[in-house]
Order: sequence, then structure tokens, then C-alpha cells
Amino acid sequence: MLIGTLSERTGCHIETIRYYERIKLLPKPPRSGGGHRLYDREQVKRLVFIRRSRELGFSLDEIRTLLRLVDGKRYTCQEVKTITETHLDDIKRKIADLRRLQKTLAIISGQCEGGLVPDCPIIDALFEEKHAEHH
Amino acid sequence: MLIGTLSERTGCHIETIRYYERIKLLPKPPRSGGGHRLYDREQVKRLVFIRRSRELGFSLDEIRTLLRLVDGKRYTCQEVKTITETHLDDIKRKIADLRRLQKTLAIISGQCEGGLVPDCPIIDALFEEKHAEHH
DNA sequence: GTAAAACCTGTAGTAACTACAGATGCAAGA
DNA sequence: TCTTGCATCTGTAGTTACTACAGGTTTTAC
Repeated sequence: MLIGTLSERTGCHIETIRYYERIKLLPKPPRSGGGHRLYDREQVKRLVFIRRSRELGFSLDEIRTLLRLVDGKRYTCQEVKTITETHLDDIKRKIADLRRLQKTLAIISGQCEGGLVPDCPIIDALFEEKHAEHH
Repeated sequence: MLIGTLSERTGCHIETIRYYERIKLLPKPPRSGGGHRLYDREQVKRLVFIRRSRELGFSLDEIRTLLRLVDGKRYTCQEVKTITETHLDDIKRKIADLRRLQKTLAIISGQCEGGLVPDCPIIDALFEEKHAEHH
């Protein structure tokens, strides 16, 4: 299977596949006589794993760790669970951060009538030093 | 005022200040005889504006637009409000995305007992193609 | 006078790709 | 057989918003 086919089957751009090879997430595949990369089903599985993990927000570094565990076949459920839960905590923190931003922005945006005059409460708010530290 | 003082007053790293100058968010300041940058109150205000906007998640490009409006003094409240509301929509979308991730991850993580055996439902789930498209 | 602290420029690194440029490989039609 | 055209190759640079040096100069304090 050529790289174009792998790309289609996984929904992963060709450039990204070569990038993953370069950073050693994917092993170097054998080549055809002319130098084209040749893949098999195993690599489809591996790349689907990577893409699915990325969709769930794992970093390439976290994925590298997961793959190392899987490759070594000496992983325990606990190791995997720890990585996942840490990642879950990250996500929760990001959500909390964004909700705070949303609230603040909604407030200052709400003070603005959208008038035609060059005098805007949003700009004023941005020029002010922070009042209330949101924690 | 030297760059170190500006840095302290705004909580912005020295390197970042020089970076903002390089990308033209801050104007080139006058220099001392020896070549050190000299700032005034006006630049403190401007940099506070930038930092505050960053904290609220505006991109440097959005901030550049806001500053251009302010600099030209020919902005209307409506222009500012439009940028802000677009940004608010972005934030809402990001929150929604993260919540979906959180849900999915919580589900597959919940299926795992954290046992010592090398057979983990999380890994299994990651190896599977997507079943339900979340939309 | 000298030592330390602050400053200077310029470059490279970060994350996770994307987007070329310019050179081949390969398959099919004339 | 030749040629056209698509797929692939390598290598490098760009993206965002900084951060982190290295190696050199200026300023300040003693």
C-alpha cells in the first residue's frame, strides 16, 4: 500500500504521515525499487490509534508513551489509566479557564451598545488594569 | 523608563516586549546614548492593553486590529463589538469541543479498572475506528 | 577601577503540523 | 517508444506566541 492509500484510509494527510515517521511515531517502512514507501495493515491500525488519540486531545508525547507501552506489551491497565486521567484533568482545567474568559468577555461586551461613536466600553475595559483577579 | 521597569509594571517578560516591537505591536522606542530602549507611560498603557487582551484570549492578530482602530481613532463601537463577539463564538466552540472530549474520555476511562493485566479497554478503544460521530 | 547587573542583537527552540520547490517514479495512451 | 500527467520523493520554511540562550556592551555601585 502506497502512502496515498494509507492517507485515504486514515484521513491523515500525507505530509503528516511523513512527519510522524520523522519524529519516530511511525516506524520507517520498507521501500519500493524506486523509493516509494510501502505500508501494510499493521500501519493502518497504528495510525488510526494515533489519529484517534489526537482527536481526544492527547499530545504526541502522551501518544508516544502509550505506544511505547503497547509496543513493549508490558503495559498495565493502571499505567494507561494514569495517563488518561491526567489528560482528563488538563481538559477540565481548560474548560474552567475558557468559561471564566467567556463570562468576563460577555460582561464587557454586554456593556457595549454597538453605537457609531468612537467611545467603546470594551476598549476602555481592555485599557484598564485588572480589577478582580478571577481565580 | 528602561525595559526592565516596563516589564515589571506590566508583568510582561523583557523578551516578549522586544518580540512585540519586532512584530510591530509596539512602536520602536527612542534609545539612550548607549542604545538602551526608553519608554514612557503611554507604552505602559499600550502594553497593559495587549496583555489584558491576551488574557482574554484574543490573538495577536485580533489585538493588532483593535490597536489599529484605536490608533486611527476612527473606530466605532460596532467594529470593536464585532471582533469581540466573533471571539466569544470561538470560545464557546472550544468549550463545546472540550466537553465532548471530556465525556468520551470519561466513558472509556470509566471502563478501565486499573488492573495489573496488560489488557486495557482504553487502549482497545483507541485502536478502534470511530463509531459514533459526535457532532 | 572593576565587578555585577542590566541591557543589546541575533538565532534557535517549542507543538503539531502545513506548504511549498524542485526532482523523480510510474502507469497509460498515441 | 515516447510523452503526459499524476503520485511520490527530499528538504526546507512558515505558522502562533513566545522562551531561551550565546556572546557582547552599557550602566551602576562600591
